[in-house]
Amino acid sequence: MSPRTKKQLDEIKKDKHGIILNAALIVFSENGYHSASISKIAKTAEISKGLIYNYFESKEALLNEIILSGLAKLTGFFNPNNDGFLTEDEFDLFLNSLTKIIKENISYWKLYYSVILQHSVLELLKEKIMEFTQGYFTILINYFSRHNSKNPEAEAMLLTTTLDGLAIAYVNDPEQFPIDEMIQLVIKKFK
Amino acid sequence: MSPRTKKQLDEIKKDKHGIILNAALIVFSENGYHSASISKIAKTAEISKGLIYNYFESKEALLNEIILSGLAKLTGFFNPNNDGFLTEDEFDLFLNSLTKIIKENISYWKLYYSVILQHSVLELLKEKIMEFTQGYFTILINYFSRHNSKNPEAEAMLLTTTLDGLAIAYVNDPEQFPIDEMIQLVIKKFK
Amino acid sequence: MSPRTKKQLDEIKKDKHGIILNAALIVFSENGYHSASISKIAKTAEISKGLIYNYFESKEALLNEIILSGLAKLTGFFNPNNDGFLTEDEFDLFLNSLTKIIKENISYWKLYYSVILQHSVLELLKEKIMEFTQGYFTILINYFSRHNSKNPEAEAMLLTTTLDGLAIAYVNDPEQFPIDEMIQLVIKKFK
Amino acid sequence: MSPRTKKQLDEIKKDKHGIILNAALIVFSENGYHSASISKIAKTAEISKGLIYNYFESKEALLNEIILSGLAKLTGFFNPNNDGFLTEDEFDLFLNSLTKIIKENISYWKLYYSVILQHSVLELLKEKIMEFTQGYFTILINYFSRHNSKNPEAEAMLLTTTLDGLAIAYVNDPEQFPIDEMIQLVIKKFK
DNA sequence: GATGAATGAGAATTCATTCAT
DNA sequence: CATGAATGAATTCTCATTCAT
Repeated sequence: MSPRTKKQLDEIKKDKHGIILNAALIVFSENGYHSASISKIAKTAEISKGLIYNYFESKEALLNEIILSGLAKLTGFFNPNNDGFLTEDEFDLFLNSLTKIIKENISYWKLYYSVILQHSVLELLKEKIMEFTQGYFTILINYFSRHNSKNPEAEAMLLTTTLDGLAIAYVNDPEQFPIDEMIQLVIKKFK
Repeated sequence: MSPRTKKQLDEIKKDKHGIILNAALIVFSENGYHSASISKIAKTAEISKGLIYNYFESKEALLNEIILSGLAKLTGFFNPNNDGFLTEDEFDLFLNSLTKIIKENISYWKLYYSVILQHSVLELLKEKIMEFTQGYFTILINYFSRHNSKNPEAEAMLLTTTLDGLAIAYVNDPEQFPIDEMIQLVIKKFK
Repeated sequence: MSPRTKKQLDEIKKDKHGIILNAALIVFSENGYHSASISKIAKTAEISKGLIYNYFESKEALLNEIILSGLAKLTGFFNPNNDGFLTEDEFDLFLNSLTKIIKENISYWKLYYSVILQHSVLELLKEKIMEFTQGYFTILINYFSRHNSKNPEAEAMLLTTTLDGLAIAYVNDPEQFPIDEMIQLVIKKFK
Repeated sequence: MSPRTKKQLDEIKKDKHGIILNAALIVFSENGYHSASISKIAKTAEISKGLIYNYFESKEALLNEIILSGLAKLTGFFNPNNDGFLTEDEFDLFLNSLTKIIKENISYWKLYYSVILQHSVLELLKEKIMEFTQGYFTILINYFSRHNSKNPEAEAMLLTTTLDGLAIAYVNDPEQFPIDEMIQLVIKKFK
């Protein structure tokens, strides 16, 4: 999810695995998981249907890998020096980075949020997502326990769900929703 | 021997209509719209597949009626005397009622949020939802314009997305998510 | 198929059997046998679906009875005094009567011709139709054997198929097709 | 190991396309369009149901292609040098060729006539058929205007419907109906 | 690795027919 | 006699997945 150099992009392009992943992300996010067909993904990736099954076990495995590899890219970001310590400036930076991350990967987050609202599939996926969420949740609790006497867990949790709410509203209508203004308001309310 | 009276038939119809609607809500919310099959709904309702089509034109019509009749129930609630005026006490009451409404209809709101995150289908449905959303958005703007000098629209928008975020978190894990505590925090932050 | 008096029509109207038959003829001829549903027939007849099954064993039985009762009405017409003797004037009258019969029962003949081109159903029906056809075929052979030395059977057969061809063209586009002019030409060619 | 060449694939496609078309013609003509199921066609073609949809968009598209490709084969025949000029010998040839064409494609013509007697479907198809029919109608009018002073249009129209009548009688009972003898009689009557 | 023809399970929907009332 | 709710088999069509090449 972090910005990629041109060279990295070229490598991904050459790599069939990455090509398929990108095509699938686009098709999934445009059509929704169930309406997205393997055929459409293959056409988007400009390869054959069969080849997808050389790289991925199933349509569901493809979805899982998209979601998880997206999260994996974030992991480093939220816990850079593994100390989980946020200054006030870093808190602002943290929130603003979030916006940037979402803006640069609208397709991904569109898919992400539509997926977490589906029961049936995805028990495994949910666990992994939980795991990841813990990481940045911890950072937030730590921050609030230093700034906000009463109930840091609750504060962190509210911030998390608020950001989810914002992200959902934004990916649903990126042209209209004033995500930056909203984030500034959040910063004011949670500082 | 003699055919059933019109009254008897009307009752049968009303009952079955409700039974199908309930079954569909459960199956839709557990599986998501696309994975929920008419077969599964029929089995849940303990009727035949064909009967569903005596009561609803199509799978999509069934979804529409579920979503819209759910919203219709809310309409009266958010605009009781049609003035859209909220006192501070009413603001608290408003938020707490929201929780109650969500708690009592977890399946419905699970479905509702999974639907608004789907692009493919449902243009008509989205319009109707927008219409409804406007109603309570107006009330909030009105409230904030009396309490919060700076930017009532932004404030109302943030509250709306925050509540959506909370609702989504809650319906995804009703056992764990401390919705009441969260709402209290929201009240504090937005008053 | 012969014109009915007003009283006869009223009797038919009162008679459910006849009502159903009429409704079915209309719906069959407008939609074709397979696309015509029992529901539509019931609606057209302004009765319930179930009642149709009090009078007819099945949809197919209904079709059979329509076709056969239509033919039965013709039987008397073509063999009034059972002698099968046609003068030249009667020959003209015969052909002109045919036109009249078709014009007055477009729906019936539309259905009739669409039915005889379907293999699957209707073995029984075909036999009955054959039987009927024989009747007026005989009359024609008799006529031609008195007027046309060479091959009366062939002449009669050609006239029959020619008339079928005309009838089909007419029922397919009654507004445009100049059936009367055509019949006059036929009279000229076969006299 | 290596994928099939484009040429191989094209051959497979062409073959299967033809196999499906043949099977569909048989099943359609035996059962009528509505009673002919995709399942039956697949079974006749000895392939899976799904494959039919790799080659044809829908059941209706399949019917259209059968009918239209059949007509296309005729186009060249009736308008060889595009002048629409028929000598008397050519007129005889024309009629005799017609018989041959029908005899060699009984299934096709059975289907053709059952289709033009159906209202429901097929508006597009009917238009195309009209277009084609015009072509040979023009040739006939031209012929009769040179041979028959009175009313060439009527003459051409009667010949057309007569031939339709003959064709229908023949395809309904190819074993019994003396099509050749009939055609000779037609030639005599229309020359 | 790569292709895409082929499969078959399953989806939504229709509709003739039954039957309790 | 009459009703229409209810059934379930059959239909068209889709699509993830397989596999010969």
